[in-house]
Amino acid sequence: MDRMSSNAAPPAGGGTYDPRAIEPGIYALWERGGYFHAEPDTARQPFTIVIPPPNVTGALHLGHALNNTCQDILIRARRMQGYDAEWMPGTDHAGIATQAVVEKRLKQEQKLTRHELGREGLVRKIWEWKEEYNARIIAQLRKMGFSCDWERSRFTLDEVCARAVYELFFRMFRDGLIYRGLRMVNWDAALQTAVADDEIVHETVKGHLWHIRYPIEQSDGATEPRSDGATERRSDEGRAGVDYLVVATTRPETMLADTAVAVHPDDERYKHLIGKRCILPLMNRPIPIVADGLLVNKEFGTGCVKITPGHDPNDYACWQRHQGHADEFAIIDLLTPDGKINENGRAQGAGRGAHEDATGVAHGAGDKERGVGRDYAGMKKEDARKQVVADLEALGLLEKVEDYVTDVGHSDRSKTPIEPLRSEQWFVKTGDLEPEHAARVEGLRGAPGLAQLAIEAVRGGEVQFFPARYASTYLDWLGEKRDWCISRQLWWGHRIPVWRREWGGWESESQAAEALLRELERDHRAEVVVSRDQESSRTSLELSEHVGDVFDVETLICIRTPNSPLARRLEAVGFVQDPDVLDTWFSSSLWPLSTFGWPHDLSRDPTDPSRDREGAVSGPSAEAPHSPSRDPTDPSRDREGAVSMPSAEAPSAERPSSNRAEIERGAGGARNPLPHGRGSDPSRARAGDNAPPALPDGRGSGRNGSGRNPSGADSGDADDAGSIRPTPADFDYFFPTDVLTTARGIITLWVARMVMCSKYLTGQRPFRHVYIHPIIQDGQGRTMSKSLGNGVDPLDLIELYGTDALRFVLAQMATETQDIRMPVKPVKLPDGRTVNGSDKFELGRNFCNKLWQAATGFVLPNVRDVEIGERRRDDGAEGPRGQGVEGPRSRGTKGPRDLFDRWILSRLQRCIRSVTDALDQYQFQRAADAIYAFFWGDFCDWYIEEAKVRLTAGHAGTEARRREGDDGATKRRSDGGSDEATKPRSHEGNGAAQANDVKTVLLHVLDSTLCLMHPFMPFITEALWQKVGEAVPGHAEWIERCQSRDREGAVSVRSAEAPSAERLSSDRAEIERRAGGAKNPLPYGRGSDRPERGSGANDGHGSGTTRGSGVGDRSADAPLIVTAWPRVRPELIDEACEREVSEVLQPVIRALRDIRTQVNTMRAADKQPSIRNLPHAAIRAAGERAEILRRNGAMIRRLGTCEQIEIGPEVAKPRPAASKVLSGMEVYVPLAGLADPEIERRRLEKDLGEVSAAIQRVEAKLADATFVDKAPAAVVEKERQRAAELCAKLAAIREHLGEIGA
RNA sequence: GGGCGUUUAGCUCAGUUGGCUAGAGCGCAUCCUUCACACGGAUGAGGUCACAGGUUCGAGUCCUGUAACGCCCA
Repeated sequence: MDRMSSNAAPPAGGGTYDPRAIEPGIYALWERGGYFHAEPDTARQPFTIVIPPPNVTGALHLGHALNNTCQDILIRARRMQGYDAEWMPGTDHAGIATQAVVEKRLKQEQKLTRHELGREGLVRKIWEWKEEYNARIIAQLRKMGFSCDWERSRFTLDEVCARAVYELFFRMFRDGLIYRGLRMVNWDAALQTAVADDEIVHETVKGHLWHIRYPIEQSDGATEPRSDGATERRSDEGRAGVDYLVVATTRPETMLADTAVAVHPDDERYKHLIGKRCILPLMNRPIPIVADGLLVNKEFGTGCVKITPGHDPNDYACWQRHQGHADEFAIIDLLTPDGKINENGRAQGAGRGAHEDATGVAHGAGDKERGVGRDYAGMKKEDARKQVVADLEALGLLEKVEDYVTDVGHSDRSKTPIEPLRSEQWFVKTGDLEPEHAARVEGLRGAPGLAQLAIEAVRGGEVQFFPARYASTYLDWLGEKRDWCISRQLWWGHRIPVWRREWGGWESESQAAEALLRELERDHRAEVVVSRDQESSRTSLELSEHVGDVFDVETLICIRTPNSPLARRLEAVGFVQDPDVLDTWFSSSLWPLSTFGWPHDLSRDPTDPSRDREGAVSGPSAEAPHSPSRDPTDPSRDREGAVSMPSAEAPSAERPSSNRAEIERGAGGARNPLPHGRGSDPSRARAGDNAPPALPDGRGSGRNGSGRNPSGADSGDADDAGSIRPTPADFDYFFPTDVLTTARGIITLWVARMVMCSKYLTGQRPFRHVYIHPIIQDGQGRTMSKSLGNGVDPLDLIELYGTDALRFVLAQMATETQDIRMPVKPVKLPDGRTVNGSDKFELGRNFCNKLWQAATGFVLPNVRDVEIGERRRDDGAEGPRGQGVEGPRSRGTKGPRDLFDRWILSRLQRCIRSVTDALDQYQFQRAADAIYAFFWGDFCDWYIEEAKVRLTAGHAGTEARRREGDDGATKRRSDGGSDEATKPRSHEGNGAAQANDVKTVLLHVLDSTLCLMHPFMPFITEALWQKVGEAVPGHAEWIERCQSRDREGAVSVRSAEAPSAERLSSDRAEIERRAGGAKNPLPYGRGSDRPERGSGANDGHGSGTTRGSGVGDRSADAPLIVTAWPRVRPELIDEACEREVSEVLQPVIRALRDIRTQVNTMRAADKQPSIRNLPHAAIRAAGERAEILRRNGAMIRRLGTCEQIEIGPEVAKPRPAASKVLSGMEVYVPLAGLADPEIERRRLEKDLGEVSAAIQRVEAKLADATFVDKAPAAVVEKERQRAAELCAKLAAIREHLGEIGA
């Protein structure tokens, strides 16, 4: 395999960087160290992120890669900054999506429908699917290097999450926030379930607009078509608006359920008809003509609208508006759940043969053929449409048919058209409640309703959006306060924990049921809520006041822990559990809570009357009471073994998956991808497998019960197998979380609901910040999708470019805009497959290679012999891996180091600040760009090149320091060999010391940048960190010593008070404050303020284990992942030094390079070979500039590729010469013997033009009195200086131009 | 229909409270296998910042309007 061949580390300095050679080993290293895992540590502040759980529907796409890259960057940076960083991973059961794919597969492979297979069979199949895909997804996440705390991984359907879901439902039900009612829903007839708005995709469909005549009922009660002989009298004889109305529809079959026709109240054409009736053709039903200014647009079509309140949301709203006003205005349901016409599609009289129907119309066979009185019941919708149209046409009522393009909602899952229909659903009331009601719901904490509660959390700044504008998306949507439909007619999900029973007759069972109800009321008020629910928006709170008074209606019982034995007792007396499951968002709204184990302790619910009864409900029962299959041989129980057993022996850290095929199989740890099987810490393991059976009284075996619900979907917990169970301490410590990262598409669906539920249940926000990342589109701005084939698989990208390259580029694309485009192009993989790639990622690959080459090819070979030696802290001197940068034999005091040392350290401080600040503000691109520019632009292109000069000089002698005299001119060969080059400098050994300075700085800057880069590019940086450790032995002790001394300098301790709203920013200030002192910079290595794990009494998990020891392992270098984040040392920022480089040295060097290129271009034109070095240059400069240039003559010669330079205010100008006039400096290179000087004229003339234009602009500005008057003095002064500089430049150019001509 | 966003070099994008002589990567052109790196180095060309008004001494940046595109909601 290719992996084997690339396994050997590439030789230092040779070959390109090969990510596949290092990535697996690095991930294994992290996992062995347990660095991803966090435990509550009261000495430190937590930093918590919960992953937006990916669906178990399929594979991860690029959006996941981006989203999770952002999260990993944040969590790794915070971890390095000393926070107790917890990234909670997990997956979502994604009710309808998952059920749909499994059903589809079932149909394809076994030709079975779910009904044929049955509920349990299907659920079992979905669990199988889930196991496979869950493992696959987690393997993908690991492949991308994400540092999730896999030990805490959760699944929205697992036992821990289920507990939270039932608790939420119970409290909402109890508080009157949940009701049941008939509502218009989006019906997916193929899947036979309601689907949410977001599960609908609108597709443009070419259809027709049918114009249909509805005869107006005449005052005598007769109507045109149905009166005797009317069928002979063609309708076109009538007059629109008098004899009939014309309505237009795209769905003619819905007319069967029309119950009104609406016109605009101000429409003169129809005003007189309002209140009259027309006769619905085919059904022969009189329906009212109503006025509706909202629904009807006078200008559109005929101005008449047919109203089908049962099957159109707008019509339904119209119907609602007319409730109580138009008694005849009814509502009719026409469709069966599977999309057929129901019995309401039977015309009055249909099926009675050739007899008179109720309207007195005779029906012969001929009439039937023409559709009068036809029975449409049982027809599929499509067939009914054809038939209706045919029948109307036969009656002459079809005025015309137009082609019409319209948007039709399709179910995203089944791809079939959505049918709006009414059905009984469960809703959460989010709007404002009656004040008395709201006052009784303590969870609302004074807010009038759930939506308002969530609105206030954002308005008040408790929850903050980044970018801030997304707050309005959130607020606007919540402001509508629409009720939330939470029921789904599915089998995969949390089943609604309500049992219901209708009362009737006097069966003996009823008496038993009644007795049971009275008992519940008396003894189990904490566990059940009894309600007589009606089709209304009235809720349990209003209805459950006097339980048991009357049993003449349906009774609903909500059970707090639905798998308790109570359920079985209810079933025994005729109660039946609601067949529906809860909306997936209902469970994911709890994700930040449920993953940390809320509710650990039901007695915490301050509104809970049962506080003293917690024993009864504190743990999920081991029972599986309500399902018909209590058989211990139930195959679903086998899952437990199948799933959990492999986990014990499969810490995948040992077998990191690098192989794509393995991942596709969902490998990376056999069936269970979690790194730490339960075997790793028995005290944390779920004592599931061999738990004692449930006690007869159903109390189960406590929290470790093997509570597998045989019906699976309701509260399955297969995922618990590898996961530790969260404790109350975990919740208290890690919740609320710090930031939620997600896409804007689910701000309303998910973010809003999380805030709502979290506030309601705990009074706390679920997170402080919400970061909304952009959406990646293809090159044409289209969203990536499978059907378009423009999607990009992150795993392909990893193979093409490497994980770090992928991550870096993704971070670099994460701007504050909404969308980012990524042109996609086909690329061939090594294995021959052609996949979608993108040029964009080459930047990341190149950057990784640059980093690798610079580190292994230059820095490491050169620093191997760096002398760490003895250092005295009070001297400010520190080891190369410390933040200190003084050389070991610094010149006694803090005297100036070499210019370029100071320069790069100053630039480094700015880089640290930029990256740190950018990450604090979730500006990933800014952070990535800062790193890129610093490392490549400053460090590699300038510092390393300059360092070569001094390192070479250091060995040869000491050309580096004070290398030039102040005689104003240097005439020395750049390469060794001349007598001057070997002549010792001021004193013996200084050269070696200076070389050591360079090495120290090289090492320090590399170290620091590795730290800064690590969150973005974790693999390569960790690998290089290890290599640095090997190359520079002896620093481990050094680190340890620093740690023991710097105890007081470490990151802040978690305060005893409640964490403030801005705990991070204040913490940041604290870090800066301490760093500002800089006497005691934070050492490398994990903060020493960190107590050993398990030593505290706080965690309650038993004593420490070896894993996760992190800092404790000081025998070797700590891995980069737990190395302290660099701190800005403001005293190292040296603006003067930066100016010397950027305004003097770099321009001169660039000028020399430019001239050399020009010379070579001229020579190439003359077919002469190009020259490597310019032989000579004269640089005119005076004063400080000349000083700077003189001090750096060697590097100017080397970087400017010039063999000799002369510096001074009056240096002779060679003739003819190529020239470059800079600010305050002029560079001349003699052209004699090099190239034809004629081309120089053109260059100069062009320069002249540019400078002249610039002067004109500046002088115009300065001539403007208002500018001089009103602009800030500094701005004006700057312009003046510029004008002077430009004028000097112009003069120099003119002078030279004159000389050239001579 | 309402809301949000985008429009800057051939392409993809930066440009933080107005001071810009508008930047980066890729691509392009020329030169260079030179000693960490050709997944490299050096140099260069390339932009009336969508359009029209306005505010201001000064607008890529702020305001208004227009156009095109995208997303969300109805």
